[in-house]
Amino acid sequence: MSTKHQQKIQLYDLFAQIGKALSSPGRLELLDLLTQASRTVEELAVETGMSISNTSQHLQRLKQARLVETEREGTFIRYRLAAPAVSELWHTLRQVAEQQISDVDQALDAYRERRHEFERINAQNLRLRLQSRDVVLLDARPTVEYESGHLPGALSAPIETVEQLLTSLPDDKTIVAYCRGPYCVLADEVLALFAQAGRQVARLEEGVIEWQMAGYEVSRA
Amino acid sequence: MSTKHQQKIQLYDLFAQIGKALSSPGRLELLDLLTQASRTVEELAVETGMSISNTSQHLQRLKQARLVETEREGTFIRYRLAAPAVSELWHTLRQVAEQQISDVDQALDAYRERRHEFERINAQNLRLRLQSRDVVLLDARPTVEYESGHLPGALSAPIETVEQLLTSLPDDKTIVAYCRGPYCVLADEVLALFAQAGRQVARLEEGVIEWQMAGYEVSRA
DNA sequence: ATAATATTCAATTATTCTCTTGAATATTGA
DNA sequence: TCAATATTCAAGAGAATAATTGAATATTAT
Repeated sequence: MSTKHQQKIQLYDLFAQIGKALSSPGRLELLDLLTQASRTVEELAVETGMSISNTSQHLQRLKQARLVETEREGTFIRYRLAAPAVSELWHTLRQVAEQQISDVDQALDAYRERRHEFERINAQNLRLRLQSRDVVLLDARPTVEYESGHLPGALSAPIETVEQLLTSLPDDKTIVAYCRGPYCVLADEVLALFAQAGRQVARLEEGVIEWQMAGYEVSRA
Repeated sequence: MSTKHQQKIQLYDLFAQIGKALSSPGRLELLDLLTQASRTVEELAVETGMSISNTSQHLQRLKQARLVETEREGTFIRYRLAAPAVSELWHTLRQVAEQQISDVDQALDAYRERRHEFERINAQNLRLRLQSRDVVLLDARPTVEYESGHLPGALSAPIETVEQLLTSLPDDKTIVAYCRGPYCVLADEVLALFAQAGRQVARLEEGVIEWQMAGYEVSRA
């Protein structure tokens, strides 16, 4: 009978492996980046500000939990999410945090200081206005992420390219920007520049993953 | 600029709080029990085999992460899930584990030795056969869990009551049993007794939570 | 008030985790 | 083959965690 209990613990232990993988802020940041696009260890280290060695160790932890997988690419090793279910899990975890922990809302206000500054537009509304060519949709994420999948009709517009876009985009249309989702500042930063130039702007809070999970299509480069 | 990075880490740290709460097998077992029904500290300690003190500490950890909440009931304190989203999170985590970690399947075979012994019936099929009064549906969980919510038409049938049910239930109908879900042995144990008595049996792998998440209704005592 | 009891708190130990540093490994390109 | 480079491994210090034990707290019933 004790063995039955042991087996039960073994089962819960396996589930806890996934939990452990999700229990460090560093690893979650890595997971979040990988949700947007696959990357090498060095790229991830640079983007997160962690040391290479530390990044590698966290990635191996994620790999051990089968949340990510690797592929060799010359002298580089590229990490990617092991399955779409993983980004769903990450999304569900964030939803629970947002719903249950009120500090999340405050932390988000601190991090995204322009969070309440811009008009919001929802996915459904955006689709309508895209069809009537009423808006210009911008993807504020780094180019690699845009290339790995973006909303249909979106232009790649990382912050470095905005100066140029200010002159090339029609000034009679509303500029709508999105990035990695509600916990990402990139779109806010892009919109701030357009707003400063007197353009009509709006933010889509959803990212590509949320868009996809809602059943809409995604374009690839 | 460093402060911006700090704020980002703070945000991820909050998400990691949830991950940490999900990172211990003991806590997951508690969470799983609470998914079925609210309970007092002592009840949870008895069911998990953990010491009262240890149980209390784990519960407080879950409470801190806002996954559970408490209510005083005389000298007892009753713990319950803080929101339905929590059981969805737990369900999603298990799904990822099952999908990604092959050891889960093996551990499950070891824990549920009769897993492949009984015919399976899915939720859709069950609904049809219930309507035509073709089957008897049994809830193999402890009474408290049955009372806290069960499938419409199910009879409460924890293992202690099976001997009596063997004589009182019609022997021309298939006995279908379910319990907490695919990671629970209770239904197997009940079905084994009915099968031994020569009855036609089948198992529904889904538990009340899965049934509910599929959009079906749930009865309360 | 006081005794009884459910739960939590505090202190302790053994274990696990995180991050750093520096060396080891494996692939590419000369 | 050899140097260059991306990544991993190994070891160690400091922090966090889990389980145990016994005391403290808070509510109920006498």
